[in-house]
Amino acid sequence: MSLLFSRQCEYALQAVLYLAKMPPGSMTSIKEMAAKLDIPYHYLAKILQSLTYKGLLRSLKGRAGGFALRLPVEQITLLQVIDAVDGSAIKNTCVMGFGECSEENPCALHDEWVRLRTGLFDVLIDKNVIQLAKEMKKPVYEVLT
Amino acid sequence: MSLLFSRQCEYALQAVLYLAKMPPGSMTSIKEMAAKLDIPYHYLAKILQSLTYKGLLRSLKGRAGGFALRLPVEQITLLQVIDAVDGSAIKNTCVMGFGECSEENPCALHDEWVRLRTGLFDVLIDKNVIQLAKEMKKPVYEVLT
DNA sequence: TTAATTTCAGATAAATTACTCTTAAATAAA
DNA sequence: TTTATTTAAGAGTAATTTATCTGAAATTAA
Repeated sequence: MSLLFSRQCEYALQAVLYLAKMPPGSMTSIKEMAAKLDIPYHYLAKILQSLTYKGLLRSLKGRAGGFALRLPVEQITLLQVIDAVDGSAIKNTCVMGFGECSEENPCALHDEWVRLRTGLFDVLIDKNVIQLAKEMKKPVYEVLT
Repeated sequence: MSLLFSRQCEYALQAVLYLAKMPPGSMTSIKEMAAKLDIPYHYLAKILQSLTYKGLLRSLKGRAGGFALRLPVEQITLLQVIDAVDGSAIKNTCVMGFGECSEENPCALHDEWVRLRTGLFDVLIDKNVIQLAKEMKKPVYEVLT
């Protein structure tokens, strides 16, 4: 089961952080990312296409083609990615599944969930992708020379 | 999209809290819960059957039959319900979807996610269902006279 | 110009999750 | 004992999500 984010969104987050670590101006291919991140090739292709369509990435066909972040890394947050893929559900969906859930009409976990979610969002918004990518110690993200 | 918990788990949580507010000893029918909580009847039936099989509820067939919590409300936590329905995925799954994710090999959101998850678990474990049910102001949970 | 590489686009397939239907079995009331 | 009500169980259907396949279009290098 995917958790908090859809599978598609998880892949998108991984890919965007991967691109964030690449030298600015360079293009990275689906092939490379699919291999490094262990994501099904064609599925990743769809996701990257969609992110391109939504303005987060730019793409180039042909020999030296691939994908890159549309904007400088300082201007991209993971929340933008989540928004683009999963929409705003995470921002206002009741964690217990009730249709309506608010301060006036809270579920048993409402207050706690709002508190925790807000903390997560602070990170998703305040830290740009390059900061996050740097904190991550995953070998697959090591920059190639 | 469901969020954090599967749909099935959300329904289970709603139903268990509903039962927690019922007078001890009384049985509540699927019919009543499905109507009050707006959950598909047969689907809820399956979920309650499963919770019964797993020892969280007891059931009684026939005229005055229905479901009730197997143990006193003081001894039931929502984490037990989550465990029974969604398993332990939430306890150790990486929020970014990486296969391996730990202190030594963390994803970009690892620390933040651990913090959030721990905070949530504190509530899910420390507060028993009757406390949670009482804090919840949802009209559907008002005890009938 | 030709060939190789890469994204683009659309259709399709597989897997998972959510939901429905039907019949049987148990229980209690009439 | 009969009938109404309720859970039990299994099969079946629908919807959604995830993943695959194929061929076209663009770009670059030879």
